[in-house]
Amino acid sequence: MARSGKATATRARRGVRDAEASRAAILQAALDEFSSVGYDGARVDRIAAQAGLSKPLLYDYFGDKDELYKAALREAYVQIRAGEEQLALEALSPEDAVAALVMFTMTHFRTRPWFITMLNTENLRQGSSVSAIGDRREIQSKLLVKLSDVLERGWDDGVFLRRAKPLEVYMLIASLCYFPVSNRFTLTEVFGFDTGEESLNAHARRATEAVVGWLKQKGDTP
Amino acid sequence: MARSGKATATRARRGVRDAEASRAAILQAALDEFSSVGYDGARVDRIAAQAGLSKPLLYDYFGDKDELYKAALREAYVQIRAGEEQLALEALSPEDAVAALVMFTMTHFRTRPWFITMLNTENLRQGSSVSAIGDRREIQSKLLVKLSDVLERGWDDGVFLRRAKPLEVYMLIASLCYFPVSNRFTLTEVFGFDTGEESLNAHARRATEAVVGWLKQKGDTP
Amino acid sequence: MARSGKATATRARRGVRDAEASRAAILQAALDEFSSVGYDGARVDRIAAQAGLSKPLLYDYFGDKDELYKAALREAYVQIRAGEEQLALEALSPEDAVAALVMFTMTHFRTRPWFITMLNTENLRQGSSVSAIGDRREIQSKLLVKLSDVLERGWDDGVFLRRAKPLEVYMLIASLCYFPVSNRFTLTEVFGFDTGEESLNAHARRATEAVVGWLKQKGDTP
Amino acid sequence: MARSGKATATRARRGVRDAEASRAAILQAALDEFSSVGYDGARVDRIAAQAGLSKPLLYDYFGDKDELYKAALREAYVQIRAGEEQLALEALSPEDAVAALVMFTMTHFRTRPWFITMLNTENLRQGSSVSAIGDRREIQSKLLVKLSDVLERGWDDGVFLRRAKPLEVYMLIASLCYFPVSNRFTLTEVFGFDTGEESLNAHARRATEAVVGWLKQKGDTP
DNA sequence: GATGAATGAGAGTTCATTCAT
DNA sequence: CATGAATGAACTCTCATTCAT
Repeated sequence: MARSGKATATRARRGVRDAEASRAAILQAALDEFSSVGYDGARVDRIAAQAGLSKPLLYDYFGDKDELYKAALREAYVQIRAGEEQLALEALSPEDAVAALVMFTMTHFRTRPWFITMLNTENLRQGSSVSAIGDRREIQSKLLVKLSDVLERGWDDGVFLRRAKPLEVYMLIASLCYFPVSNRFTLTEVFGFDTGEESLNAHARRATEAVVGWLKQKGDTP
Repeated sequence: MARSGKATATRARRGVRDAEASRAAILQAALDEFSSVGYDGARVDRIAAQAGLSKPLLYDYFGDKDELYKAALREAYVQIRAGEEQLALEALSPEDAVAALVMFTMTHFRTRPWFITMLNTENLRQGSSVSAIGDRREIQSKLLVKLSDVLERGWDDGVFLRRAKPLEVYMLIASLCYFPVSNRFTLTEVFGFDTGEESLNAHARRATEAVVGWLKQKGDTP
Repeated sequence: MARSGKATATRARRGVRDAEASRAAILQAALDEFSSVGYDGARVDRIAAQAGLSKPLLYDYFGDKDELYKAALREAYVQIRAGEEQLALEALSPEDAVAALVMFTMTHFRTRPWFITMLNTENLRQGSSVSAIGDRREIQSKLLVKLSDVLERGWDDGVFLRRAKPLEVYMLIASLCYFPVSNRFTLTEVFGFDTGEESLNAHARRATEAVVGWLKQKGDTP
Repeated sequence: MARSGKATATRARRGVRDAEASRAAILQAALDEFSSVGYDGARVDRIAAQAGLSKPLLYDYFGDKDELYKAALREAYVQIRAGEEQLALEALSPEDAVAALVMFTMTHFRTRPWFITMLNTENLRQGSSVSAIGDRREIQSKLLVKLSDVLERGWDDGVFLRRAKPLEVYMLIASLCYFPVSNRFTLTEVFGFDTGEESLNAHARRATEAVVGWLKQKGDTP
């Protein structure tokens, strides 16, 4: 929804009859729609309208709702991974790098909640579409690579006493940042948990303390 | 289908409790359906068939799909909270109690994934139904109370040096247990993360280490 | 179209909520529609409207357009075969019996042109539906049996000198009666052939002469 | 697809006849399509693709689907009539000539079943398009003229004792050859009638016997 | 208390046709 | 001469909901 203005504006500027632009407009509109209301709640009509194009064109480009959804899911990963490239950790100390990573992840999730809703939607569908994305291993988080380097440096420096695998650490960080964003509505209602920026950042700080503390504990993964 | 036989049999011993049993059968079927395929993916026909009852009856009891969903959502909380009562922490040391709590939460989520899908569904709907549940504060986690006591004991014993609020700690624990269950399909496909019992328990152990470690750190929440 | 009045009237008399009658009304409307405009030209909306019922009910009873078409095709055979039972040949001499059979067939086709359009439609579809009718061998022409008896008597009486197989003779008769009815529009336009009742009956008389004459020729089928 | 290569190649040698060739390619593709699946089953997209040309061009040349169908129908007659010119009967005796005519007609229909499906399609449409073909009397069967001559010779020779009109005889022959080809799918399924070449030729021989026999009968058409 | 019969409104998808180059 | 891009209208089919008993 928030995104629609931009997409429409883009198309208006470019003018019609540009296949590439039309495809992109549909894809963005689809991502908006699927992430807003899930697969079954999504309406092809709305996607077409949002893109400022007709339904037949949409079907021409993407085949059917399912294929469009698959393309939108892939696009969600692509956009998220593109954002992750912005993060630079090399100049930071291992401890600061982990802290930056956690905070970045939280901000990333908080400002792009559509990514989380897409994941939830796809998991409700039992991953049936993600498994059909050909290059799904390439959409892995780029943070894993950066994290790997940070852990290495921390171990070499002697500041991290735990020999942890990057994926294990990433799972801790992602878990901690995912939950309060994914469940922001129910948490607010049931626990009165504040899901505003400040509150989420405070949670992220606690998460950082826990993760960094854990890395400093002596211990190995068997 | 499997359920319908039982439900019909139950109703067969006609008596005072007929209506009660029918209502319960519908509610359980609704919970199954909504948690399996989400709100928009759910089919009233399937729920009625699964309950072994007719659709008009369902509408008689619950009004419409939205109300039925609301009842199912409440039922999800009720059943989860009922399960949480089983956990006894009094006899354990504060450290062991936190460990037990984490493991319990993980197991709870892992063996009742429908609860997580219900939460995801409701958050996709922006919490519109949970906010309409009258007694929503009563469905708060009972673990919060138990946790509160554990933290108190840990502080008093001097084993926990951090004066943390129960909700903060609960958020850490829930976050750590929620993510790998909620995202089990995409994690498997994208990261090759194993979401079997052993792997989830290993993740829970790391979570425990991080949380307990964090509680032992000196620090206060401002 | 011609039939619709009756069907609607029937339903009106019987009143609604009679599953059997509703099914029959839909089936008759479907037969009318498919035979009027072919499979691809047929509209489910029109069938439902013609039957005085809603589309969902139609789908409830018959599944989809294809299944409905299959049922209508079967119904076409059933109705035609029912009409064929009216014909009594036992009291006639073999020669007169053949003449009666030809004239009956011509009249049958002429007054029920929907049967021919259904056959043409099904052959355009390469018989894909008739092959799926379970009891398709039972819908064979009842005339074949009657004809078999007539041929036997003619042979025994020494009036038919040819030992012809019933199916061979039936093929000749059906061929001769089918063509001018099936092609009545193009024949009129291209050859100026009159396809009125008198003209068709005259053609049938010529057909009778040819078939009877053939049966009287000495000859055997190898 | 198979055709497109050739068509494209043809059009490649750019010159005066380009338009002519394109038109012909479309027309042939249309004839293939309409005769395969009927008017309503036909797809303009498929016709254009089959012709190896774009849809706008098709619309440029033929106006709309209806006009294209009309042109294809006319083309069907033209092609069939062209084939009929191959038949030479002058050197044969009247009896042999009739036999040859029957066999030729059967073979013609058997090897060009698209003609029959076009006729069936047009009759389903109640001849609405054939009546709009301007020169529809010119597309009359050329066999009628040949037949007329044969009958004359047979009468003069005293071998045919019946004074039959050419159209009457033609109707008998066409009827007998049309039916088993037109209904080959349903006949196979319902009667187990073999519609292979041998079987059809045997039917044609019986037809010949019947027609020749009829012509030899004394009798006049009133 | 319970249900078989029925439907209005809307879903995804297709198709003949036109626009703009 | 030719076409890639685009669409209004219509199609088959579905779904939450109600009627009549």
